[in-house]
Amino acid sequence: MGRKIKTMEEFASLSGISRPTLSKFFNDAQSVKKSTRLKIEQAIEKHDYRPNFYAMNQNRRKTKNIGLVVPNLTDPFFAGIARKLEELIVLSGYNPLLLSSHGGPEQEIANLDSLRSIKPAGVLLAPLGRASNVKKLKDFSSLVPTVLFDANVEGVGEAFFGSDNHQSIGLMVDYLARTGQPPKFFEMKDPINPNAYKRRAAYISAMEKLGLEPELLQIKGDGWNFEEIGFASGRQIIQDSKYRGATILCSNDRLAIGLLSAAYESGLRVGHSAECDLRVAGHDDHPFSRYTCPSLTTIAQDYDAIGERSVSEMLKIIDGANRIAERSEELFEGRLVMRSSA
Amino acid sequence: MGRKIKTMEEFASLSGISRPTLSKFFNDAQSVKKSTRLKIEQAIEKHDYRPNFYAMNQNRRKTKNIGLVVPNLTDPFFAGIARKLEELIVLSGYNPLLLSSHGGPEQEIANLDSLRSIKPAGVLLAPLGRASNVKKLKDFSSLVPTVLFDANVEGVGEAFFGSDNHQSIGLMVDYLARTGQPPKFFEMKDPINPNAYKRRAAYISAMEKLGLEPELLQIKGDGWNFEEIGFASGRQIIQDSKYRGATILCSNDRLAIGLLSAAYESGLRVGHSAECDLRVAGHDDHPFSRYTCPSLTTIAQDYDAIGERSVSEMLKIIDGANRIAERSEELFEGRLVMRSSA
DNA sequence: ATAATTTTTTTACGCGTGTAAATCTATAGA
DNA sequence: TCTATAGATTTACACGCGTAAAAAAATTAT
Repeated sequence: MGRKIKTMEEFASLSGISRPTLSKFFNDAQSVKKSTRLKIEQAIEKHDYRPNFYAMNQNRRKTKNIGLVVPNLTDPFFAGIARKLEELIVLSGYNPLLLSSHGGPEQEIANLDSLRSIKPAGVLLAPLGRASNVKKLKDFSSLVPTVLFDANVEGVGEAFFGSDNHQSIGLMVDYLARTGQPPKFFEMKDPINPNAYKRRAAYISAMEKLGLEPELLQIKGDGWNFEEIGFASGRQIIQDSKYRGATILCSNDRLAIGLLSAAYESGLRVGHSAECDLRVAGHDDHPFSRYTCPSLTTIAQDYDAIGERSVSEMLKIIDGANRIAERSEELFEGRLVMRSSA
Repeated sequence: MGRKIKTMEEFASLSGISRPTLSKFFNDAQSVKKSTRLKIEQAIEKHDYRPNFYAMNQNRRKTKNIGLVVPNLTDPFFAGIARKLEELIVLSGYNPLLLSSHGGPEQEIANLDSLRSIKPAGVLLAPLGRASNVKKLKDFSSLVPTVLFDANVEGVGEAFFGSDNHQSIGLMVDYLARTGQPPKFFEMKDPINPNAYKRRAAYISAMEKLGLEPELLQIKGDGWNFEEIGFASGRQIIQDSKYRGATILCSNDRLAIGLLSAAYESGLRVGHSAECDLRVAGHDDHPFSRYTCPSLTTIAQDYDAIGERSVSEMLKIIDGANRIAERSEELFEGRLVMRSSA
């Protein structure tokens, strides 16, 4: 093959297709007739041509870029979700742009800011929650089609998809109460994540429904280093002999991972068998929870469903001009994963 | 404030600065006189103007984008490095673009491909290693300034920065041999990562230097689910009574995490005290290794140094036109992190 | 104050594509 | 075979900024 093709004009004459038709094709391959599409695809293959990304997006009404913002990529849980979403976005013919807020509200806003200059067709956002700058999130979502997932922030975005904490925590409380001591709830006193508040409320209501007395173990700690927080506070709590034989339900797996580590160091046996000193359960089915000691009983969120729904809703918003439609919300059920710890 | 400013032309007349000067400023703020810079910055603040990203990059000689490709973002180890690098890139006034290869060579090439259309000033690449399509990596790095980190691939890129596996494994072997049974080496038979091969060689040479017989426990397994591979194979190995009292050095922490989990399930006591059945050590100081049961003795790579060196070399290459210079390589020493497992 | 130098302004063109409108052509249904 | 129509082509302009060259202005050195 000779030299590289630089412009669509060149490619047009070499492929025998007019430039406006090519332009149409690159915007949406399905918008041209099948025979034309095949000819173009052959020519692309043959000449290895790609339109100039910058020139292409400069005057497009809508780019093919979709922003994807997660609170913290260092958390393998979010890394996994991000991967799933990226995949779905690519399959839909869009170009994902992954950004992490690194646990900080300034970074979250900075991410949205830098996305704005990319003029994305839409943004999938898992907000930090309590720490978020809600006003700026609102401003942003009024300019760019935004779908929230994982954590809800009232009034932000055109849709929210997440887990039904009420159902999942209810399920777990029920399971734990049936199989041994009813659980105490291990959580941070001032959680960052809105789900944490919902889980607390869900725990209390689930316990009351069973006629049991809820008990909250509220630990202090700031930031995102949940394992460390769970470890440090867990060590203190565990040493109190009144928790011998207790069942502890952690607000999320990362706290549980820290707690399990503390229990191990203290020589406590964790598990569901009779001779154990403690039962521990978590929530989220963190990728490592299979390998904790003992393996962690937890709740798996239905992230396939959440991801697919988020992306499909995003596409619907992008396609249709129906930005007046009501804000849609849907919660998906969690699944009990019984392992050794409880 | 009135309506939004859309073009640099408008902004020029409102700010009293000519458009070419503004253009120069947005390319490099330091290239205009200080008094002008201040005036422009005030006007930006006042009018909230930002140049159009696409129009801006279309004709620039060099964009301010730097690609950042890691093998697998789901691995918190790489997520941490990526975060560090992103930070350094932003501090240098560049715009990082994070992509994960998800463990697959096709995705790795796809990532470089999509980066090419962004015309990045340079790319920081942690290659997959053995699985990589070396020819395509070479092709890419001849078109775009490329710096490799973490894993080396001969002849690709203009520099490589990573860890000195020889030093770090030597250090660990030495430590283990001094404090108990000399280690056996637990690794995958056909590792994906080039570092794994270097660690194997380093282990053998370190043992021989001490006059000890190296012993390789080569387990089979494909893909990136190292914890599972370490767990499954670890369980089999551990049951063999000839490993009672042994010391096992794992090629990386994720294998060790799986192995520790298997040991726990088998009821083996892992640790450095006399009554333990097994000592286990890892390599990489994985974020989770602090919370394994017991906490994992390992090697911390100097990723601050590797990151800083990689970025500064990248900038040097971008600035200087000295693309003829020799391929530079530098290895950084690892640090022994003594915890409970060995 | 004058000359030398740096910085800014003026002017003008180019980049590679999107898109609109009018015209032409291929396809399908009767 | 004719016609209605979807789809392709021709033509032409727009987008917002990069950049080059020459002239003007501001700063620094002498």
